[in-house]
Amino acid sequence: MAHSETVDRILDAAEILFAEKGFSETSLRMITSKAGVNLAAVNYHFGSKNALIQAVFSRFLGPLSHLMEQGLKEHGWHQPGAEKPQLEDIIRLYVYGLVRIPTSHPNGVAVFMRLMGLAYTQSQGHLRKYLEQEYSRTFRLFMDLVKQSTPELTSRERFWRIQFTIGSVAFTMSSMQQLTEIYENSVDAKADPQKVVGYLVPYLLAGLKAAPRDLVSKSVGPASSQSSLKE
Amino acid sequence: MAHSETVDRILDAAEILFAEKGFSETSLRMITSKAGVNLAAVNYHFGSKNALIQAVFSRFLGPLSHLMEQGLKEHGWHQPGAEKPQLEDIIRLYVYGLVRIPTSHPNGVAVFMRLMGLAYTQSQGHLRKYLEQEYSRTFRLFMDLVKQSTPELTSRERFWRIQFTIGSVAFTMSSMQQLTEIYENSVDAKADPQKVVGYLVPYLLAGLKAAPRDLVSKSVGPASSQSSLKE
DNA sequence: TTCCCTATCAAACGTATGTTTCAAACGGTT
DNA sequence: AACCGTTTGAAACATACGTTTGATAGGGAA
Repeated sequence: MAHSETVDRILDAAEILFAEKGFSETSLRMITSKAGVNLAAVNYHFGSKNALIQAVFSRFLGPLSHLMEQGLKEHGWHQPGAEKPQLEDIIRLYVYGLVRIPTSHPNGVAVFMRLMGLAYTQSQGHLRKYLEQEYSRTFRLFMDLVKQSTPELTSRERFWRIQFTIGSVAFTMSSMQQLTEIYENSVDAKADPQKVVGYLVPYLLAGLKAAPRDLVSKSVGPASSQSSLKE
Repeated sequence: MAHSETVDRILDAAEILFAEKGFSETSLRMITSKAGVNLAAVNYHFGSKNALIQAVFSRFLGPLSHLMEQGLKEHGWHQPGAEKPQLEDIIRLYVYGLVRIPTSHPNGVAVFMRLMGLAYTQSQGHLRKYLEQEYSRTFRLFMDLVKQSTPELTSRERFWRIQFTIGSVAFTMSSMQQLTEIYENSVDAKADPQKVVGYLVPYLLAGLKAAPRDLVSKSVGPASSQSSLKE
């Protein structure tokens, strides 16, 4: 049950194919043929395709959440009542944590990013449930830290800004591959994750720190004829 | 070929189901049974499932791109050399344009949002190709306006910030439904798209306008052991 | 050796998918 | 009424999927 050679080969192949094509669009036959193992091996070792998907995630989500909680301890933020962290440092810890994930193959960071994006977007019910009950603690830690360092926001506005932030990260990460191709065509060089993250951090910080001045909208306001207001 | 009753019923059902479950996860049988039409009707009227997906998009992407170009003309921004637009107004025009889309049913805005998110995320090759060749003009207009109003950015940094922005919007749109549910559980009220967009605009503006001070990273710097640097 | 547990393999299972077929019904025109 | 292009309908098509089966090895322990 531990880890045979086969198990790892399946996970390696699956994580790449999932990142490339999505979950539903990747068949077990693609995975097993890429891994060079028998078709039945997936169901033998993992039980089902859904279980394989979850296994792919926990393989790096385990180390990642560990890495981040370790980072929190290094800064002494894990204890409530400790010195208030700067938002800037929190964001740096998490975002740079993402690109420090230990991966087996090159481009592993991009693959992982893409998977995280898919996990959010591709509404696989079982995955969402699994990730929530498995890693909600790490996420809640992040939420609390942000809350401490942005006391000026209402909780509703903070909630949504965190979602916007996650969206930027997840989307950019998940399509970094294609985006760098677009950019190469239109300009010149090859952008690597490190550099993109360097652009990302100030952007996110500014957004989270922004003054919420748009609650009453100006010039091009919403004048929808059939706005979907329920009840 | 124009529009029978059947065609609209199929489009209505398809757009809701696609938004709910994604493209691959929605079968033609689900669509036709929800629409109350025969299974063969899809292939008869649209030719294939992929063509149906594209039809769903063009039904509101057509009006939307028209709406936006019209907005540009109202502001006199369509002509090069006209008065420089404020970034704030550009963002408002586009983001509020998204929630002004004319839709048939209530919750239509949310459905459309989710579809746009899926279009970006769920890498359906044919869809990406179709959207690019059909609506790249509208997108390029947006890029040019942003460029005019953010001359202080390098073109590389501007490119990535626009991607971050799209990421925020697309991600939030695509998971707004689930997110509002999460928020309802943890707090109280029902968030409608209008209000979320009200939160979104200042966030995006601040991000785009931020000073790019993080090019040399501080405290929690990237010290990756195996960062994926190709060549 | 014999035994047993684990892992691999080829093959088949049942089901669901997108698409096609062909006959029947419809609706306007002559 | 008779005709014809367009649209519906039920059924079948071939294919792909996730999963299961049962036979076949492998490799220590007795």
